[in-house]
Amino acid sequence: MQETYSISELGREFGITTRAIRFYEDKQLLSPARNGSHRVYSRADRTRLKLLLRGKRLGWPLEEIKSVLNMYDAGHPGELQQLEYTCRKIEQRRAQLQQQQKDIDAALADLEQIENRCVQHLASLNSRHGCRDHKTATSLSRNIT
Amino acid sequence: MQETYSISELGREFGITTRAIRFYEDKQLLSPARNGSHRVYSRADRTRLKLLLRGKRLGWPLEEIKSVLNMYDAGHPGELQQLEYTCRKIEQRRAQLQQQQKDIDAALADLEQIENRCVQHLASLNSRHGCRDHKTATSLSRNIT
DNA sequence: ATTGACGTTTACGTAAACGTCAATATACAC
DNA sequence: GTGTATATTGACGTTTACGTAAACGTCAAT
Repeated sequence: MQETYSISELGREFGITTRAIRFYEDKQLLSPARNGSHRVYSRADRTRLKLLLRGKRLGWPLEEIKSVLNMYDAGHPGELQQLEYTCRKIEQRRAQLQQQQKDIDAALADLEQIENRCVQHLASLNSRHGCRDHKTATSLSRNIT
Repeated sequence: MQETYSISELGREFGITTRAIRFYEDKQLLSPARNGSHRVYSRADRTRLKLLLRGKRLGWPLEEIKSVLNMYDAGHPGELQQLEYTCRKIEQRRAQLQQQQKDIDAALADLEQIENRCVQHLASLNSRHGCRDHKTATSLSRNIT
């Protein structure tokens, strides 16, 4: 495993453009070292990017992601007030994540129903292949509220 | 439970503006009935909105949500091709949801670690309250890759 | 008859998150 | 040296998802 990475290496690895990576830096989500003017990314930088993209997959705005990333660095804030603030933020985020879990569970359950309907339809279309008649299972699905 | 709803009722219930609801209609995610020029939302409309907002909490763009909502109506497409298309879409969405599940699990695990660090810090600051000295637990956390 | 709550359409504005050039510099390969 | 690949900054454009304001209709209550 490498010690450092170039911007395009990271772009390739994570399937994003270099423009995006620079954009994240502009928004203070990353701050790679420099070799002259060239950006040099450490493993910690890579990790930050990885976490960032996870946040994105969860649909969080960059500002939110930024505050979460800063939690990861909050090992030494010195300020008691800051620590308590971080704790509160953590609780908020946990609540949000749990809501998302529920949403996903519900969505997966719904998907299963829809898929069943589809498969049934396909089956019924296949069994009498060519016969054009279908007023079959049109009205399942009414259990989604 | 009501049979129909006004736009502001739905806005209030779900904590969104009427502007947003009209916007969704503009984007063809909703199509309420009309009483003259006034919009009248059925229970099915309410359900669509509810599903829509769930999609939003999961971070999906409206276009994606639209295609998912249309899956819910795909009970009678008649076209075999359309059904198979829908099945493929369902598989894609399932994969995406499962990825999100993983992301959430990981995020929750990370949060727990961070919280532990915070709590430890707070504890150590409390035990010797007033004593200004802290080079304690600054370097946990290095297990997140 | 007027006020107020609620609704409508139309139009313009805006913040977020990049994409898309363009112009320029650096490095390595041949 | 001359490409070719990779890098930089800067400026402008684009899409998404609404917000905001204007200007007006409708209905019930005072």
